[in-house]
Amino acid sequence: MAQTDTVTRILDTAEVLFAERGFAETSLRNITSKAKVNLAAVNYHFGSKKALIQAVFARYLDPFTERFHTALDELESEYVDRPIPLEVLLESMARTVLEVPAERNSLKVFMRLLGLAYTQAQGHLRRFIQAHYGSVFTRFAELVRRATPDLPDAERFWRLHFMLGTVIFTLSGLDALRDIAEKDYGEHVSVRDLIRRLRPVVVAGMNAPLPEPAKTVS
Amino acid sequence: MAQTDTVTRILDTAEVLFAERGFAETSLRNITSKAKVNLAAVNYHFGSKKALIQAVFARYLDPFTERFHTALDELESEYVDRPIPLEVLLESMARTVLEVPAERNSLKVFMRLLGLAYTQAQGHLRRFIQAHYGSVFTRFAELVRRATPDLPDAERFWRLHFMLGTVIFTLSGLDALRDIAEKDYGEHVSVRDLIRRLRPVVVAGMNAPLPEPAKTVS
DNA sequence: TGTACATCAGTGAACGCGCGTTCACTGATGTAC
DNA sequence: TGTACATCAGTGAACGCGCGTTCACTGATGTAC
Repeated sequence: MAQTDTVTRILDTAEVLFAERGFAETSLRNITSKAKVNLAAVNYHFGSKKALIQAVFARYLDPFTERFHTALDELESEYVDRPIPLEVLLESMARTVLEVPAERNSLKVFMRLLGLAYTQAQGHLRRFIQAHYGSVFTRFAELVRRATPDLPDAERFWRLHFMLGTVIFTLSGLDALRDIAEKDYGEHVSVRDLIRRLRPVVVAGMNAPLPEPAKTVS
Repeated sequence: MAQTDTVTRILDTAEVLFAERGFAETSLRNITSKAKVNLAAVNYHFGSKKALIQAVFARYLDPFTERFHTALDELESEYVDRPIPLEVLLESMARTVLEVPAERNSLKVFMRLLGLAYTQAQGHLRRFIQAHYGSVFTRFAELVRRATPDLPDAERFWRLHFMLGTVIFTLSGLDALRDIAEKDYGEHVSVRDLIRRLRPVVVAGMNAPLPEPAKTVS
């Protein structure tokens, strides 16, 4: 057991266990015993369970935001004075998402975590993510705005979240869905394959005709 | 405190608290103290916390499946020997979803629960739902199959789940999203309003062009 | 080169606490004869 | 009509358990003089 090895082992194990069972259902004892590390080491290195959860996110999100900013920089210098097409923006995001955790098989793990962050009580987590990584989302949303000039702002807001829901739900429930799909259609699906299937659906969803206006003011 | 009143109070309170904080984060003490009911009453009436969780779902899903079967019966007798259009199927489902909890404001609560059921460890819950309510989903999926004959089976399977993700994610994260939307666009959105916005997006997503075939076999 | 001290990763055991569950019990209502 | 018993909703207190956190401690390594 080398020096900072302990920190990495804790993060690796926590990441997997959190994704499998949620935050509340995963105890520090679960993590430390599976990581073959002393129970007190979590509080020694991270301070608290809450801080450990945030560290798990930071380890994924820090490189992601950095790369995504770079990718958007490149696109903006390529498309000077004209809007970047929606397909290109989505493609760039998908590529970044896929690149980051290439070394580990942690994309599904991370998506599950992201879903939990939205869904579960853990208000501190949503605030943490918003505070640290909100700016890259804002930048992306602004580029989407230019790519879809005919969409009313509120409509675009909702559609972006509809699509976020599709992606997070699908990738975070991946194992269960994959099992069913494989059993019923004898087809093995990879994450890349899923993203290939997602693309036309997301584009069509964003470009869908506007809803009929509300009948009455509620 | 009348006789079976206790059972109802427990269910009402548990439903709200589970949706707010998740299953593991909600203790029986939380529920019983808020419901002004004795702690032991949960185990007396339901047997265990697990059984209470399932009872919360059953109270919503039982009337839902009954009404949805009836609605599908009516559609099938109207569209004899020809497929029911996708829009009509979705419309029927949306109407049923909206009708069932009309007395309470529990649609968002229930969607949150459904999202948790998919996301959270609680394997027993997914199995319970599948076992008790899988048949109505199967029936619906078969009707969707007839409505979209050009879609390969696997593609339809994935798209249905993409759309399920959109709906569950949006309606279960409703409060947070609604806050942002209201702040940014000064617009109050009701659930009916959201469903109005969802409809064209879902239809367009289901009818999106097929994805380009995979480059290589992975 | 040698000694004293500081720093730091890691440890083992214990802390108090809130958890789900159990159990013996109460008191009201229904049923049998 | 009256008595004995059964049933049932609900109660209060305690059970053992696993939790996150704390704390005094160890032993290795680095630093000052």
